[in-house]
Amino acid sequence: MPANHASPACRQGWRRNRRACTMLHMAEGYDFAAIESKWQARWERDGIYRALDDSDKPKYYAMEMLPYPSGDLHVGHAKNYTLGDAVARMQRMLGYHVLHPMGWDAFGLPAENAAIARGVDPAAWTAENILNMRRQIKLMGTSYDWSREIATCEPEYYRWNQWLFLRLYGHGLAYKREAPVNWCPFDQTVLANEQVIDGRCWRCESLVERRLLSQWFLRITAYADRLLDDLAKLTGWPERTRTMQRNWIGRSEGVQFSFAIESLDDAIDVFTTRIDTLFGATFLAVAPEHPVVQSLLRIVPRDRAAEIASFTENLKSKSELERTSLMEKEGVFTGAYAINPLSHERIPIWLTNYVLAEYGGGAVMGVPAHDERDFDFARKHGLPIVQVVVPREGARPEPLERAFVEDGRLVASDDFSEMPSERAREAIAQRLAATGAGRKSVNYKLRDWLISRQRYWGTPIPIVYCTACGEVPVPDDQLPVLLPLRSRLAEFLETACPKCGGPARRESDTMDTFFESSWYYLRYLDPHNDGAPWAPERARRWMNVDQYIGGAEHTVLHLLYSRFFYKFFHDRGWVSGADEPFQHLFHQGLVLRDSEKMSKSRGNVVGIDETAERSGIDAMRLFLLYVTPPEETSNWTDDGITGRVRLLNRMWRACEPYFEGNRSEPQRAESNAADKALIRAVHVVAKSALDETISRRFHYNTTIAKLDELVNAMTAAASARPGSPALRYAVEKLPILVAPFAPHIAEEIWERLGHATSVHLERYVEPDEAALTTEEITLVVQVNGKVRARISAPAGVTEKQALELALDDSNVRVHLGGKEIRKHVYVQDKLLNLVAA
RNA sequence: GGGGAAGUGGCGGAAUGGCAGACGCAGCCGCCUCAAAAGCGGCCGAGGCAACUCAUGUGGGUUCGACUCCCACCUUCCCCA
Repeated sequence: MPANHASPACRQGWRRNRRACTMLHMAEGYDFAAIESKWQARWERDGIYRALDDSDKPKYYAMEMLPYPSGDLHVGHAKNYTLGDAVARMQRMLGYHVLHPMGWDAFGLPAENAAIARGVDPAAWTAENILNMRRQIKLMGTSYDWSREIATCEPEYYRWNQWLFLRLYGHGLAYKREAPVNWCPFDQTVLANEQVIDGRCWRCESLVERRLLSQWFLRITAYADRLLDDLAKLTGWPERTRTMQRNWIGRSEGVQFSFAIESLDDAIDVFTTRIDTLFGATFLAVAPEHPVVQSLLRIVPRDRAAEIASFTENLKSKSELERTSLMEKEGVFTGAYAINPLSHERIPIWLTNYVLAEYGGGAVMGVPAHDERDFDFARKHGLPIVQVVVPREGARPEPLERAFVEDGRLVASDDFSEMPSERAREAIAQRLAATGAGRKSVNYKLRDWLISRQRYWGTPIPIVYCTACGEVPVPDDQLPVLLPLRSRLAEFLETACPKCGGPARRESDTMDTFFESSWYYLRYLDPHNDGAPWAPERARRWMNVDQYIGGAEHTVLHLLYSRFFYKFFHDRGWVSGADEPFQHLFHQGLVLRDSEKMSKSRGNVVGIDETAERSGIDAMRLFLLYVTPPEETSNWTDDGITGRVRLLNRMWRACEPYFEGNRSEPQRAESNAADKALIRAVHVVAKSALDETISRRFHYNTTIAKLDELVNAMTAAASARPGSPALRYAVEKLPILVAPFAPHIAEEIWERLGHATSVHLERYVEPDEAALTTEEITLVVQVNGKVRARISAPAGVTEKQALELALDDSNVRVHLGGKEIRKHVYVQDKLLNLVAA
């Protein structure tokens, strides 16, 4: 009997939630609410997902990006965690000892802003959110090892942030300098370059301003080449992610050389990838922030000086985006001239808005004929355009409509004329090197990572400023530098110098939260270690992360920073093996509703709690895996999940007659074609699940479609051939097959079939090739590429037999119409194409 | 402007050179029921009485055979400038 009104579980459910109970009776299946909470409690009690550090089995480290504790989970999070959980459970059932941890990216601006808005402490607000979200993640039936949980805002964690910062500092990889930086006026803090998207703050989308501030940087550029080169090793990463990182690092090879300044004992360094166009330089474009401007001001006429000052002042707060893309190319002539090191021509020095102080040394040679931006600028300001490269086969230089930016053949370039661009680049570089004016050089778009944040809710940077000793790192034995209550900030900042004991001031900036997320995957390995961030032998045991799953929005932020950190750790010998943290990376797609991103302001958020109540967690998990391939954007629909609820109910009903105490069914031993097909359906599911896991394609949507077919076949068998051994077999295997995807119902069925241990500790069903093969195949017969017959034939039918069968078919004969068969193509056990004319 | 991904029934999708539309949602019909729900069974791209024909964004190409590979274009999304 299916569950009915009288069942105690349901009476309880009715009291608890009228709506859930209504759904339950509509389904007339099983009491998902009771089963789901029962097993979640049982798994926690038994600790079956605990990862042991000394298991003999091969390890598998499965990890999803840790969430920011914003307060509530929605089904978008659920898609990420369901996929990761399915993978972790699959690997566990394939014989690996799985580490599957979870934690909280708990520092950061939203907590601080929310706390200010509510008048509470960020720590309290965050703790409350974590409490709720941990409950929700557990509610999703996930198989995390909670004994390894971390929260980055706890002193036990951020202490090691500080420790790692000091190691970076000790190796010259953390330093403070004054620089023009991205300032978000809304969040009142600076941002790293990677956190500025289209000139806007990545969090609040305010237009970013530029300010000159003294800030802490991490020297990620020291690792630029390795970060670039090792992308080639990351064959388990999506190609687009690797390409994006490659572009972000932006390595370019060229020449660094200098222009002497006329009547001044100074020079201006420039970098160019197109040294072959040197003879076409008609001006020198300098960023107004360039230090040389101060020298120039000494020799330029007074009226120019005023113009220069106002131009510079005007640009001061303009963002990079405005300067390079939005604004017209503006400039002001300084009145000074530079000397081309090879042609010895005088060219005017201009200050421009489109040259950035932070890139390529803050000055570029202006070659209007061969650079689009220089071309625009020269046109606007009436500067000469001199063509020095012509298309290889083309004839003479002509007035240009636009810049000719391709390689070609040099003209008007002294003794370099007639050389092709590639050769000219070599030759000119050599000449410059010989004269001491320049050398070959490599330039990167990647800049050092700015980690200072002028915000409260973050890891204090462990540096003290002493009036006598200057910048002093806090010694290890004084860590952690505890984040004070906000009301105690003033006293916190006043301290004694660790070196001389004199009066000193603490650094007031906190760290970018990407600092802590760059190494958290190592803390999971050893979360309670209070002598080191992690023990190297733990890293040896568990690293690298075998499968990392998370959103694509972190392609150049978190994922690049983590690679940098990991290489640093590797160089210290703190981790062993490959010097990349994440061997395989998968980006899951978004979950939309009504084709829009879910957000509180739109009021279209589908929450975990309401979904669990309405349809059950197993149904939600199945739906999220089934609705789209995981990398695609999926659309949440309330209708769609009903199909999964039905599937679960059908599963339950198909197994119910076999539950202990229900076994009165006559066992009718009989093997027919339908039974064979049923056994085959079991192995089709197993093969699909296995293939999708091993290939890391994770298209479990197709696996679940095959599960539908299996359950349909079981339902049919239950009415047509109750008690058949094939059905009995399918019932035994079904809970194992669905365990990674719908873990609760799998466990409940498993238990009711009489098993005392968890289904999640079983081995997955091994696909049986013999069961998968069919004795009879359908041979598709085509005439000139069009299907004219489908003929049943024994598997393994020979080409000759197939041809005979086809020619025997009346419809095939009609379409041949007596024409001569010129050739035929046979695909074993599948298809025969007859080509006739 | 450059680069990348995608485009298949009313909808989500399946098929990676070999039967287009698996599986599901929605819809329609039937059984069960006093009735409804649930469940079970069936139908479900278009045209045609049918044999068949057309059909995977558009137009070409390669191939015995193309949703799949190549070229051009259109549209959408993403990244970079």
